[in-house]
Amino acid sequence: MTKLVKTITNSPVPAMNPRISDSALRRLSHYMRFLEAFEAAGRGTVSSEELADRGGTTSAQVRKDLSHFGSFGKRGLGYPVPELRARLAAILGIDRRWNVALVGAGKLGAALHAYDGFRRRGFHVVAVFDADSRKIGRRWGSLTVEDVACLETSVREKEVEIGIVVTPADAAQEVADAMVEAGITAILNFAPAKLVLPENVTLRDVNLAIELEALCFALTHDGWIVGR
Amino acid sequence: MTKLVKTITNSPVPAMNPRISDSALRRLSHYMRFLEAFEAAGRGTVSSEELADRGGTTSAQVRKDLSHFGSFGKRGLGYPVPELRARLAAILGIDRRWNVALVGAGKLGAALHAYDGFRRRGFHVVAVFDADSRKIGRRWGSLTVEDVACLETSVREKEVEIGIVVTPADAAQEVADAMVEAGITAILNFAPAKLVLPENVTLRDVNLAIELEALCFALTHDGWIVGR
DNA sequence: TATTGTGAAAGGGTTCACAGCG
DNA sequence: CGCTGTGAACCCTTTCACAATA
Repeated sequence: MTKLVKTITNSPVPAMNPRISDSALRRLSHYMRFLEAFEAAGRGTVSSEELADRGGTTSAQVRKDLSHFGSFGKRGLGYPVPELRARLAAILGIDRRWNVALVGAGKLGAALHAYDGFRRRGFHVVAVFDADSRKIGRRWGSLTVEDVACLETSVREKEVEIGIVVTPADAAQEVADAMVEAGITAILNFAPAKLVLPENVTLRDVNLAIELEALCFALTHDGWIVGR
Repeated sequence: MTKLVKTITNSPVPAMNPRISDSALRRLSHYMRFLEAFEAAGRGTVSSEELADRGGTTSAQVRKDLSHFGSFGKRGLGYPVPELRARLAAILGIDRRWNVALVGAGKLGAALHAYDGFRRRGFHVVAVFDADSRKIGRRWGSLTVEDVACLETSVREKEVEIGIVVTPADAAQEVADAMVEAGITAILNFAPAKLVLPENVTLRDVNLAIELEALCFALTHDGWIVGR
């Protein structure tokens, strides 16, 4: 989950470079946000320096990151804000709607479902599943909590492309397997479990305990500082 | 938030090595979990190979990671499970209780508050704050939602060391400032905002939109595969 | 013999510095 | 002149390979 290696060449983005690091990808998301702010502020142009200042990187880093996908700036001038924002949106793949399914109708699932930031970025939760018969049938806004046993049918019907696992750790693997079976190839996993998935499925983990433990490490080792 | 650089040498852990990468730190958390499983299974000893298999790394990586903090194994035998688990817990700083404050009594805050995995690892949510007068005074289990204006007093009184920001983006910076004012030096931020904090404060961000965008990138660039 | 601990080599991400161009 | 785009240098992380040793 650290690098991306090019294998075929039919993607919508020209992609001169075959690789991009996970950290570069994260930075692109940040630039995206900064560009939205600049655009809202009516700025027509930004320099790599300005983009860098906002995100705690360097201008060289910004230029390198962008250069993986083409050259969008004008020398002596900087980058045209609306154009670059649009190009970045296309590169990240957020210039369209994505259907998302949540599995696990617990508190965390509810929080994600209610989170407005998702919808605003084109992520639509179109299905919620659970294994608990007391939760199945409940209304979640315009959705009804479905039986996880119906996952495959429903996911195919609703054209879900992204799955979010918000179950307890012990259910996570079988839920992920069902997602894969239903044709989902991108999974965001909040369960503290190491999922084993086919090569063609992209997985990202969000592990809250690990983040807290990293904070503890820093607190415990007071003589160590967290470097940039 | 990528490296740790040693500056003083009075930490409880000997720490022969002055640096450890963020990725190594994450792996240590994973080893911790595997060791707990091995211990529960009654295993007296594990090899770096076995630890690596579970976590998708290599045995050399495991040995290197551990070697930053000392040498815990026996050549030809492997690592003693209970001892290594205890040592790792001490290294990560999770061999004690940590008091945590949540700011933002919304759905995500509620989910984190209810999350059992935290308490099980020694993280105790001892205070919840919000700015919304309709939420202030509500009972959350044994806690009462407090006015964020009282944050400093309450945080000092309850000896909170870790703060979790679960507010909307526009409130995040001032909440973080208040936390720092109250003496908190470790912050976990869920708000999609770039926080600016003093050097001595450790910050970690969990940005759900960025994780989803990375999935989109992978889905959009179908010819690219996510490498290890 | 099996497996650790670790220098040395390899790999790859970041920074530097400057040529190229508006 | 100002700022981008980029090859080269640098630096850090991972991998390799083997000496050390229970």
